[in-house]
Amino acid sequence: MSTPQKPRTARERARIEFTAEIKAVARRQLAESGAAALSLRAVARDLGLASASALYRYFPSRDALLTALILDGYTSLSDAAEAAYAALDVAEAEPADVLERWVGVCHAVRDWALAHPHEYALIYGSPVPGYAAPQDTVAQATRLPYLIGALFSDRLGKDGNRPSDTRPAMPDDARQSLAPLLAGLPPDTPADLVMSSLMGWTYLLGALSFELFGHRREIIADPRAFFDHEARRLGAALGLAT
Amino acid sequence: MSTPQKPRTARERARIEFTAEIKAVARRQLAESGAAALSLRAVARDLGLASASALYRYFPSRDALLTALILDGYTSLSDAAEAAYAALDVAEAEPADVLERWVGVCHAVRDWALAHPHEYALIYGSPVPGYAAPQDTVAQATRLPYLIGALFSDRLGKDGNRPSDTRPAMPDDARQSLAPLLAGLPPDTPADLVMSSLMGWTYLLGALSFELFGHRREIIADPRAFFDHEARRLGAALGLAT
DNA sequence: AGTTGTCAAGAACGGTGTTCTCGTTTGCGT
DNA sequence: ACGCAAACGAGAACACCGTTCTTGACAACT
Repeated sequence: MSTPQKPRTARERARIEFTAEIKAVARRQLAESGAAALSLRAVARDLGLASASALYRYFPSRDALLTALILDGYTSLSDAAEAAYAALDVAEAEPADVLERWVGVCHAVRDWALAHPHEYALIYGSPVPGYAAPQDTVAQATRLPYLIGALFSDRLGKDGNRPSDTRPAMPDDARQSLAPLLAGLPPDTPADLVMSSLMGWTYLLGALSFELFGHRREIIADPRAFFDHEARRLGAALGLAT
Repeated sequence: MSTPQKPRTARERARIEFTAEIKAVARRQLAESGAAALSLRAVARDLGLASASALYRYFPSRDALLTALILDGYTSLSDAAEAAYAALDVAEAEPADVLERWVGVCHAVRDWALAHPHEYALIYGSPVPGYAAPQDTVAQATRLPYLIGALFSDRLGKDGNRPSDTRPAMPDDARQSLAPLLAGLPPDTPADLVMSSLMGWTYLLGALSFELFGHRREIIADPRAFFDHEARRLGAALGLAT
């Protein structure tokens, strides 16, 4: 779908190769100085080009280059999360393992974010322009929340729709607010499960934004230990408890 | 402390007045076009100045102006949250009201964020430079988490340190990671309470960042209804339940 | 082999933050 | 009341930036 056919001509081949090279250099500059400092002229300089205008043959604008980096970032992050999910296969084990699996996925996402802080900021930080999210990015951006949804339904599958313990009942307007999402899911998906997944997703990235953007400095001494505990406690509070 | 003495000379008075005027114009431009588009030259133009260099008499750099806006943003947000907290005084009512108070504060923070989206992005979005958080901002930035901590200890005061229901025990490393924070609190403050407060704070701003930065578009139809329910359910999960 | 399209280069335009210099204005101390 | 020093706004200048357009060279397909 992304490649209509194999690159037959040498020109096409060189083109997609050079496009990847541009992105690689841009990603390196992004990692060093952040998105605000990424300049097409500097990218062209690092590539050995004498002129920045040459880059416009490959990306129609600077924002388009950033969008490509965002897309790659989503892909890279989702790959890491899915790899952790797969590595922690729970098979037929007891439900406590689902909580461990959740914590493991959380740590995988956190590790990726710590390894690529500027890329994380590009994805989950403030949108730079008037926010232009092309349809291409949606598919990659939704992989993580869908993975979390699958994880939560793992737990649910073990002992059925466990009754809501102390959680308040879901009012109609809240249930209807999920309509666009429920329309794309199996018709018997309980709204409570979707709610739990979305809340886990929300908390996970809220915690990472806080840590990466410095809102926990001077407050928390050992960020990893704190994160491990908050992930575990949140998972338990959302119904993944033993 | 911030004002050493009353502005005796007319020059001083004009100076602080003009400084406020600069911030007002900058805040207006920020609200219209976002932080990236805020330019000193445009601010000078709107102020009737013929030269942007005149602004350097009042702010040493563009980042310093942005920092001043960040500080004001923290103050404005904290004021709104504290006003909502005070308006929902629970007096000696039953614990269910504490949950309502929590939901009310959450809505106040959300309303502020929706009314000042670019200011919110400036505060809780990706830090622009290499992140320079002067000590002045810390005092304002911590007002909201402290308020949430007070709210959670309201609940705790009613029926004492309620036993941890299904929440996992707090391991030593997690408890020690809170040391910098516990050092500034009453010595009998339970670590579980601090943990709950921090998690509520984290979730609240995680949810707002998602909503404001567009990560919930095409997923949630009625953001306010969803937010109300998630706030209520999170409060219950964190121990504010009836 | 000739034509067509792709390519890098370079100049140019309007914009930015920042620095420096230059008269002017203002307030304070004498 | 006067003079000096500090603060002020204006303006030019520097080094960048994204983007557009034109020009000339090279490669590929017919």
